[in-house]
This record gives sequence, C-alpha cells and structure tokens, in this order.
Amino acid sequence: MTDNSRSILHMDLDSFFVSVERLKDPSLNGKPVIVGGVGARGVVSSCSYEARQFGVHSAMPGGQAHKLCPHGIFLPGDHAAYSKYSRIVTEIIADSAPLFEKASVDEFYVDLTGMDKYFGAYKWSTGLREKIIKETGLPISFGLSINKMLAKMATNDAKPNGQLMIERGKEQEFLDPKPVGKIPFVGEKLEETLNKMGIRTIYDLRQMPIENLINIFSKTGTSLWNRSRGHSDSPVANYREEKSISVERTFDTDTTDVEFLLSALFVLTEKLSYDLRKLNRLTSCITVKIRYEGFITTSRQHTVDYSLSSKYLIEKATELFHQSYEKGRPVRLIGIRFSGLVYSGTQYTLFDDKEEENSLYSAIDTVKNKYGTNKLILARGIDLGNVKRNRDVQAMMKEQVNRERSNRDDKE
DNA sequence: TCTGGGGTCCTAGGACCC
DNA sequence: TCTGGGGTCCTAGGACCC
Repeated sequence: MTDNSRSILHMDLDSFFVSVERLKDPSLNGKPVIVGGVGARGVVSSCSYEARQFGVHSAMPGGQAHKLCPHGIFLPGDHAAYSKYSRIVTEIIADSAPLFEKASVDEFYVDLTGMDKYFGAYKWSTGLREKIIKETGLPISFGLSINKMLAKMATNDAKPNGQLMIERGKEQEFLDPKPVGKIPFVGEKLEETLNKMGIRTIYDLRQMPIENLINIFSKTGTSLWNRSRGHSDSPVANYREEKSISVERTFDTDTTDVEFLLSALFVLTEKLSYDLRKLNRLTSCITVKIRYEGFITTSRQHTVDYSLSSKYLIEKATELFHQSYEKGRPVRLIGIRFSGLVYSGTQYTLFDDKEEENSLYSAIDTVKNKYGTNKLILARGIDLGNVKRNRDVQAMMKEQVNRERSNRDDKE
C-alpha cells in the first residue's frame, strides 16, 4: 500500500429507488419490487433484494425481468421523489462532513483523513449512517478504508444495510480472493478478457508483470496493476464541472419516417438548448446519435461556433442528421449531445449582433421557468412520450418564434 | 416482451501546422 | 533524392458507471 494515511468513507443508499417507493407505500416492504422495465422497451433501473433472488438485476430488459419474476411489482419510477430524497441525504452529509463528494444520486464519498486514528472515523461514520437512517427512513450502507476504490468495494461487501471497515494493513487480504470483476471499472468485457487469460481473482491479476499488462491493455494495464494492489489516489472532489450534456429517446417501435425523426430531433435539441442556457453555458460541439434496428449505433459530430441559440443548434443538428441518416433504415433511438462547454459570461461578446435573438430565448426560458419545461413543447403537440407525426421543422421553429414574440408583446 | 438515459474517459486515425 | 517527427485538434466508436 502506498498511502496509508488517508481515511475515506463511501456511502451508498441500498436499492435507492425501491427504498423511496417503500417510503411512499409501506405495503411494498418485503415484496419483490422492480422500478423500471415498464413499457415496450424498458429496462430495470432498481430492484429490491426480494426480486434479486429471482435473478433480476438492474439494466435487465423488462421482458426478461417479467419472465424471471412474474409476480414482481413493476413501477414506472418517480424521479422527482428520488431527487428530493437524494437532496435530503446530501444535506445531512453536508451538515456533518468536512469534505464530501456526491458521486451520483445515491452515492457519496467523505474524506475523513486526520479525524483521529481510524477508530474515531469508524465511530463517526456509524453515527452519520444512523442519523441518515433515522431522519429519512432510507437504508444506507458504508465502507471505510484508505482510498475511494477500497471504500467502495467495502460498501459492496457490506450491502444491504450494513457497514464495513477494512482494517489498516489488511487491504491486500481483503482484495486477493475476490474475482477481478469486483474491481470498480472492470466491467463485463474486461473481466471476460482477463478470464480468458486465466486471470480470475485479484490475486491472479497481481501475479502479472506490469510490462505484460501494459503491452496488452496499455493505460488500462497500469490501472489494473495499481488496483490489484489497492492503489488509488483519486481525491474526494466536492465539485466537478459538467463537460457535456445530452438527451436521447428510444421509440416504442422503430421508424423510417424522416419527418417524425426530425420532429423528435427538434424537440430534443430545443430542450437541450434550454438546459444549456439554464447552466449559463455555450456549446462548441454538437453530436447527433442514431441507433438503428439491431442496436447498431452511429454518431456524427461537428465543431461549431460557440452558441446557446436553439435556432442555430437545431439547424446544425438537422444538417448532421441529414449527413448521417441512411434513408429507409429503421431507427430505434435518436439523441443529441452538446460538448466542449464553456461559461457564457465572457463569451457573450460573440453575440453582439444577436442580442434580439438572445432576449427572445430568455423570454422563452422565463415562460418555461414559470410554467414548467414541457409547456411550450406540449403546446405544439410534440409530447415526446407520445410522439405523433409532425410538420416540417422549419415551420415549427417559425411558429415557436412567433408564439414567443406575441407572448412577449402581450406582456409589454 | 432484448438491450433506458445521463454521464465520463480512452483509443485510434487523419488533418494540419511547424 | 519518394516521404521525419512532434504537437494538437477533430471525429467515430466503445467501455464503463449509476
């Protein structure tokens, strides 16, 4: 072990979405509950331990989950509620922790380095866990060790509803017998490759000379070598800036209808531009993603002038779509991503000649903030959840601009 | 009843510049 | 006189995480 001096806590809410559903409806306690997997092409996003006993796991297609667990209770999900409880837990941790990182809706790291000689950190963590359970009613597990990787692996061992500290100096003992797939960032593919090489446990992996690992896996090889020894030095970061934003939709049935696809692309790009402006950012790269029948996925990206304009970005997205789409080929998903994001503050001078347009967008956003994001979209009959055949993109854009202009004039 | 949606990071080839 | 080498940006695809 390189750095024995740190104390890192990892906390993870157990089957978080299911736990929130159980707070809302306690009759779900003790039953096989599955969130997601509803609808023609849904997948499981969270499932209770009762459902896991039947082989159900997250990311599993709904059909398969139904087959394995026909008596399961399938729920569509309530993301507003999940965000709310995630926020409550975050606040509890923020109130108690000196330095913490929110790694996802249901996962947190806390840097407890310097808080004692370890036993104190364990006691402190136990107290925090008890507080979260008492104040929210949500089960949560934790792991405590010398770095983020080991703390996370300890949590995985502690689940459900448990806690585990890896004693100092016992890290290698903890790691060695585990399958390589237990290492965070060793996914299905990498595990399969390692298994084919005869490497099944972390102990096996540790026997491989670093040169061999680098030859085969390049950078990943170095990382494997380090991880098999419990080395991981990534800091607990309390803030990370978003590097890209995206939105995508899978259709209930595949389609070859170009007008329909353009409508969907229009709505998605408009929505994402709105998010971009809300973040006070400009984008410099736009990517259109098309997933065809058979799960064959292509993407086409283009570097563009820094922009936050729906009109400009929709034009670019439409261009990319036309360059990319193979006419007549059935499409199951369409998506859009903005990357190369920068803060708009210093870049605004680029838009001197577009002030009118910008004020128009801010008017649109005001309406949205007031009445809800979907209001304008629904007003045009392009509800994404129920996408209908639609009119030409240019016509829709014009209509939207006119609508907003008249809304604004009415106000004045 | 095959495969969601929002992200991050890495690789590899080509363009382009000096 | 047949074709260096490094750096950087762009693009497409894929693995991985929750």
